[in-house]
Amino acid sequence: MNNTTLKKISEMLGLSISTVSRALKDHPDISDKTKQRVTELAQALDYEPNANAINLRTSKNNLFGLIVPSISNFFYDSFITAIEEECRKNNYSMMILQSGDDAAVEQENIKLCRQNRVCGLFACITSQTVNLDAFNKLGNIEVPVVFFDKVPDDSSYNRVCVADALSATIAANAIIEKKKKKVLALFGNKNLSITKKRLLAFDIATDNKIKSLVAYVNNAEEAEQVTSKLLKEKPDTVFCMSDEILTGAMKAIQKEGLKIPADIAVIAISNGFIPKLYFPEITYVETSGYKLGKLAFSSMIACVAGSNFMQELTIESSLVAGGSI
Amino acid sequence: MNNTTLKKISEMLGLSISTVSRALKDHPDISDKTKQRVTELAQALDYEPNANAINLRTSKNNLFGLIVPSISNFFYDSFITAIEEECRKNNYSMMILQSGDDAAVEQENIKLCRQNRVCGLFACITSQTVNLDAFNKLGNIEVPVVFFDKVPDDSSYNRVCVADALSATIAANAIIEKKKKKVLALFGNKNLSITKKRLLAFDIATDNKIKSLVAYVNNAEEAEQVTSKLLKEKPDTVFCMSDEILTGAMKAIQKEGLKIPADIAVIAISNGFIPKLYFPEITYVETSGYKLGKLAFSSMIACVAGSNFMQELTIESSLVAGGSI
DNA sequence: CTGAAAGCGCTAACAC
DNA sequence: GTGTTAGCGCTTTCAG
Repeated sequence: MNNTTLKKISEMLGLSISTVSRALKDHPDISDKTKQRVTELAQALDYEPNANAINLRTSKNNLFGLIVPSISNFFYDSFITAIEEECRKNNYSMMILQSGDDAAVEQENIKLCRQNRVCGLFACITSQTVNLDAFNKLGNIEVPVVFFDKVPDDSSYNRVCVADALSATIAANAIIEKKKKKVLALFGNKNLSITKKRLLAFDIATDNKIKSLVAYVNNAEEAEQVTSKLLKEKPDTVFCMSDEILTGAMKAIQKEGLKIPADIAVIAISNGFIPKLYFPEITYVETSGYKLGKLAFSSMIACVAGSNFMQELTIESSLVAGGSI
Repeated sequence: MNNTTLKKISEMLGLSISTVSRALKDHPDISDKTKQRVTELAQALDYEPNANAINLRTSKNNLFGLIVPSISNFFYDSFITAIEEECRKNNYSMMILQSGDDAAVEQENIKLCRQNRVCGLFACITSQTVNLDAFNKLGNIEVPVVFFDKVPDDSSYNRVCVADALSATIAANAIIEKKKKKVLALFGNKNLSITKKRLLAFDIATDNKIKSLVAYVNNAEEAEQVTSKLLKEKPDTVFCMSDEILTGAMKAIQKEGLKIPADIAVIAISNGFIPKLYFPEITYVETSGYKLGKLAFSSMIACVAGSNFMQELTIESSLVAGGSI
């Protein structure tokens, strides 16, 4: 680890450190001859500025933290991709951390972000997160936090979400339009605000029009088990609140040997990848992680620029027709 | 951004900075009373050490860089997860960067790693990467580079890979064992070394024992089309070299309404996620990104500890039985 | 045009 | 036990 430093260059050239620093920045004060000498040697010695020193000195590091339950997820994948594109464009770096949906790890991650003095944090909270103190503390030192997807209920936070209620309503209406009578509706963890919102909207839209069997599941396996069991009640449609749930439900349906859409219709809220894996493709209400990422970034930039205005932003969803309903 | 510093704490307590620093580290020299006063105030002021300052001062930052074409990939996903677990366990941080399979972005990423003074780099090169200078420069300043999955041909680098030939052989043998007679074998782009290795091994293992229809496809869509077409030739088995190909083939099979394994058997080389989406689950030869990650990490740790011994490491593959053959 | 000097926050000898 | 001091590598006044 013998990195080239400004000092080294300055000594070799008989210049002061500050002159070298300026030359490398193409500062107007410095003569062209000096600039050339400096840049040439820097090149030769393969100089790269020490980011730690710069960050320390300038006390800004253009680093965002990003905490997500898992990067192995189609939705978060595309969210991260969007953020990353914007970061590169705007000269920011990003520290990606996974919570594993574990509140303790989430705390660790927040600490890491603080220690690295991130200038902003994108956070998708775990399903058990109840204490938001650690996030609040970031706010206290003027580090903006933009929550996405799984967000706190409290409206005193910046939040960007997919249109939870709307997407559930769209799905419900699609089911109603097809004159379905009995839907098995699979939702995620009932503590999550995302679940509550989707459920409420779904209930309102289907009320008095469709009989619905509602079930809460925590993962794909539970979705499969529950679906297997409730298929016995002969629903004519299965609605899945998320991709993960969809994968579980589909397995149960395949196991039962049911034909889609003849024997049973399927509709989901999804990012789009999973529904296209099957034949016929599953009809879904699109909630784009990519679009959400772009939205989150612009919200973050506004915060960094000084906006103290807390808001909840939402991306629109729309129905993507497959052949499953 | 008004972070608490040692200086601030020391001033409030009428102590020197170094005493505060020691107290916070539970240094034996410091009296219990002082320690208590310091830790209490630090707690109250929500002190978090500035990682930049520490890194600068100690010139070690326990940071690894990780460059991957895309994190939206089952294989790399699990690779990253493995590295992340080990990092957390061993008190390292990680900077995840995506090259988008673009050599220019790869160069940018390497530069970023250098500026942040990573103490090691995990790299999966792009398919166009031909100039390895930037990687070599890291080696020059004693920053170890561990290549994974897509690695340079040159044996003077540290490399960890999946066992391409072996996994194809295992799949072929599984097909032979089931007394299959005619296999539709789907491979990826024929220019990729991974394709060549798998094809060669598959050919050798099936030679004279099974009739095989070999097809090369570049993506899931092509896999679907080709499968649809070649299903007419009545193969009794479909072999897929990768997850992406498997998704295409499965769509064609579902479209045709074929029962697995009664009408047709399916076997793939995979990381495991996609095969478990179907019922029955697809039998696959596992090439685990997770295991590869663990291997890469241990290789990295050896390098960091001072090993100069370059080597190519390979993870074993094994058959994971589903119900598809 | 160039240099000297201070300081970002922290650690680690070296004193007393 | 505690304080003083000297940097880590860099930016940025302020002088000349």
